Amino acid sequence: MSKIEIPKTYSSKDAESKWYDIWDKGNYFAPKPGKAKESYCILMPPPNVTGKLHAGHALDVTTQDALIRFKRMKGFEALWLPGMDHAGIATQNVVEKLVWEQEKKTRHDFTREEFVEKIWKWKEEYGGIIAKQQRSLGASPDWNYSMFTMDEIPNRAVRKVFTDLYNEGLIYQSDYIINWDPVLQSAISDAEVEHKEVKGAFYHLLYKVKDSDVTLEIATTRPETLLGDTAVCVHPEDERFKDLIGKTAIVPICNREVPILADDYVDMEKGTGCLKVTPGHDFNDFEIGKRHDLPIVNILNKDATLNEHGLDFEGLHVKKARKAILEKLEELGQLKEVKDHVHQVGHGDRSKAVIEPMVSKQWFLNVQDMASVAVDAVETDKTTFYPKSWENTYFSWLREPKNWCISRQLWWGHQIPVFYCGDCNHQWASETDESTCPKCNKSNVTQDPDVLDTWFSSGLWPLSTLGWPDEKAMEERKFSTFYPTTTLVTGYDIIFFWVARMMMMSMKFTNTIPFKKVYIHAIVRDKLGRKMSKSLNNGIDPLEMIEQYGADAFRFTLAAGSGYNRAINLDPERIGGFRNFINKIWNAYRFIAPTLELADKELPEASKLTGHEKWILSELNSVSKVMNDSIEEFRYDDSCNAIYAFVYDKFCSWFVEVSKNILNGEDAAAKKQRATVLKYAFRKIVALLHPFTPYITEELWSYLKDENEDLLIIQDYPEFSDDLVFTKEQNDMNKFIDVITGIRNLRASVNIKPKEEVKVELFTDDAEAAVYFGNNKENFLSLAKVNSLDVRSKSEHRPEKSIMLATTHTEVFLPLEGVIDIEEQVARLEKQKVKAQKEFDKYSKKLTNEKFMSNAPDDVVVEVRQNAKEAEEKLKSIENSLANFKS
RNA sequence: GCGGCCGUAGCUCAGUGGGAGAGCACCUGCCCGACACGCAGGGGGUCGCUGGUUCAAUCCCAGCCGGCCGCACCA
Repeated sequence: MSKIEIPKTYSSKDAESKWYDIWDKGNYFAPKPGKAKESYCILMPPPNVTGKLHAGHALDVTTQDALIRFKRMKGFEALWLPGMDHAGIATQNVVEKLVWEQEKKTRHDFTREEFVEKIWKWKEEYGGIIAKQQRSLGASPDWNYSMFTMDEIPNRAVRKVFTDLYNEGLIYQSDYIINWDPVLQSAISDAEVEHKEVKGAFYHLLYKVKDSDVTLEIATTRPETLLGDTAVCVHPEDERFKDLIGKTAIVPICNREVPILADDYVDMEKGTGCLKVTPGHDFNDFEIGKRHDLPIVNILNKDATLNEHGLDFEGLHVKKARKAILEKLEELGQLKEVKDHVHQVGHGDRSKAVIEPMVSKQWFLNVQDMASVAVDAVETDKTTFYPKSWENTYFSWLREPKNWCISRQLWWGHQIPVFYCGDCNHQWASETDESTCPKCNKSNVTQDPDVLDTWFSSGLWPLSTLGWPDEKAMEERKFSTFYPTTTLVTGYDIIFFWVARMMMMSMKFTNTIPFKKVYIHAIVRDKLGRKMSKSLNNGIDPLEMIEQYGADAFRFTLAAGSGYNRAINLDPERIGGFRNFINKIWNAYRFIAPTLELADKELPEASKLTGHEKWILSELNSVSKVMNDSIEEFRYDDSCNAIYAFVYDKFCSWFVEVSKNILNGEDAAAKKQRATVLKYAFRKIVALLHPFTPYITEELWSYLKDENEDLLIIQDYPEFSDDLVFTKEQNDMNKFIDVITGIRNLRASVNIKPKEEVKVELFTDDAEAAVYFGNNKENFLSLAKVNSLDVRSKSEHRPEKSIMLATTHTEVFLPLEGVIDIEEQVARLEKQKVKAQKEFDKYSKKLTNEKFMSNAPDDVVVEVRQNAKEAEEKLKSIENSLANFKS
């Protein structure tokens, strides 16, 4: 294509579909050993197989992809390992709903095998849409490594781990009080319970005491549970009830006779100081029950309706039963009063149902020792969190761990590999399916029907994705190269669920940390800082954003908002802003495109470079350093700001502008050299940006590269070089920019038309700057429309009838032909003077402060002296000019 | 209740023991042969409040006020 004819605005769509295919089919995402001679591995947090790409995923993809592209370019053997989670509850729900809609059947209308088969079918057909959506963002994981948590290898890992832990006695079965989700009809773990504020009431009930006229007043928020009461409890030192300890209370309605106990747990200040004890449906009561050996009465069915212990209320849902029981108590005169009360009630994080604590036989994993090992790994910095403060969250969970309830009453997931013999009652765990009892040799063998918590297999992810425990698979997937993995990138909401568990499991089974660094990125919120939710309808659809602004702009927006912060408030307008930036790059290319043919492959030696060329190369060198350092520390906000500022302020606004005269000029050698530097710098810019904006950079690279060069995705990432530091040229340029900006400022202040040319006189005692200005007359004309420039020493006379602006090194005078509004100019200068005076006072005050002079470090004193001198220069310039005006 | 975080320009947020910053928004003037998804210029902040440490505090410490998050529990 002819490069001159490229359109004014960049079309993201064409580039996106083109380059993704080329990368993917060309196997560019596969890890290859490179010059860094090191591996680098990021485990992608496996999205749910039911998932659809949302803004949070987009951030996940952006932060990880930027990192892996960076490391790939740095020459690491870089693997980003993708996968998918079977998401037990979520997936089973989706299919159950679908089957109900289509066939009006529930899962119980099928055998377990039939229903699980349906889920697999759904998974093959509709599951994993998200993996396709990740591609539209430019994600570059090695898809050949993709793993599903219910694939063969993870299955084996789960079974091996379970069996080993079972045999070690760390996995045990117990009747214990658990969180029962009546909608899922399954136990869930503590981590899956969300406490929400609910308006309820304190109900004050009256319990009779046997063989006595005394009644006990007991406050409760859950009156219906009285049907499961097996004791009443008071504090041992509570004078009010001391006499009653050891007597018998009568539970209303069911008239159960229960002991009145003393236990330290009771708080005399709370409620009435008297507690009803329901070990079957309350966590604390369960503990009291254990201490006092109380019987447990379970009053609920799996769906949270009352069972036979509900007596007349059997079959009623707890909510209705509460009302009915209160009516009955009222009738019996045993409801004394009702007080409004706001309290926290547990809800299932998936089903949103009210959780009913219930005693049930479940499988638990004893995590006490594993947790302390996991704490140690982070305390000793074997694994480090970025930002470090998240380690507190990690510790807070692991320092007081509760044993993990790992069984779920579902069908979709890893079935618990425990087998029972119906004949001899033997129970054992096995890595393989069993049909014969090893003890009695009979084949009346059944497997435990429950499945494991989804996080059990997720916890093994660092191991199983690299082939563990299958030796052949470990070799194929290069376990020894990539384990331990390098960096885990995820959100703070799953530090407990996932990060901690991977750490525990990996340490347990390999005695090695699973990852060296954990980068915790922010949570994406809407522009007002609210969570994105269906009810607020404030969700931002990544696919829409990509459609509207392009994947690069969307990625750059997310990256620019990612550092050590905990939230990104995403405003589509911001994406629009960065879309403009992408377009700016496109147009910078359009500017240099016609000069590419002139450019040499190599930069000329430094002695031949012009001041402006040295300046831009020096600035480019600095920004390369910032990019390398900031990406390494996950400060993508710094990276994006640095490259944005460089491209806009340095490259486009100044270097391109000062290059126009040369490129349009007659000096062929200068032209060629400038074309070479432009091309060199632009190739670096494109490479520096590639981790964040892969599409446009790959597109532009295709125009910039030599025929024998490969795609940008595997080019070297620009590094800092000592040979490209040009301090003098940077100083010169900064002074030049000061003066040009000063002239533009003066022009604007007296409304000189943009095209009108002016005469300017500069007064400076800075000899270097004077020479530099003198050599740049052409640029003064093109950048500030100065057709006549005189550079003089400050000892010379200033022009009459002119306006003036002072920098720290140079006085800029703009003589005016017409009438000047003297008062206006005096006012303008007075204002400047106040500022300059303030500045000068600040420094001189320090220099006359003895304590400062004796205590401050030398370099600070030197700096303050320099600042004072400059401020004084500037102040003097302004004062002189003012004196002129006034005279 | 325990633990943590935050309070800097209209908005969203960086930042450092020694010169208050960016983006967006706003105001003014410009379609200047890369770009109006643009160019040039500009205004705007008691760095939450009060003390302390220090030669020096937006930054460190304490207290307070305001906002957020996590955990535990509330009979």
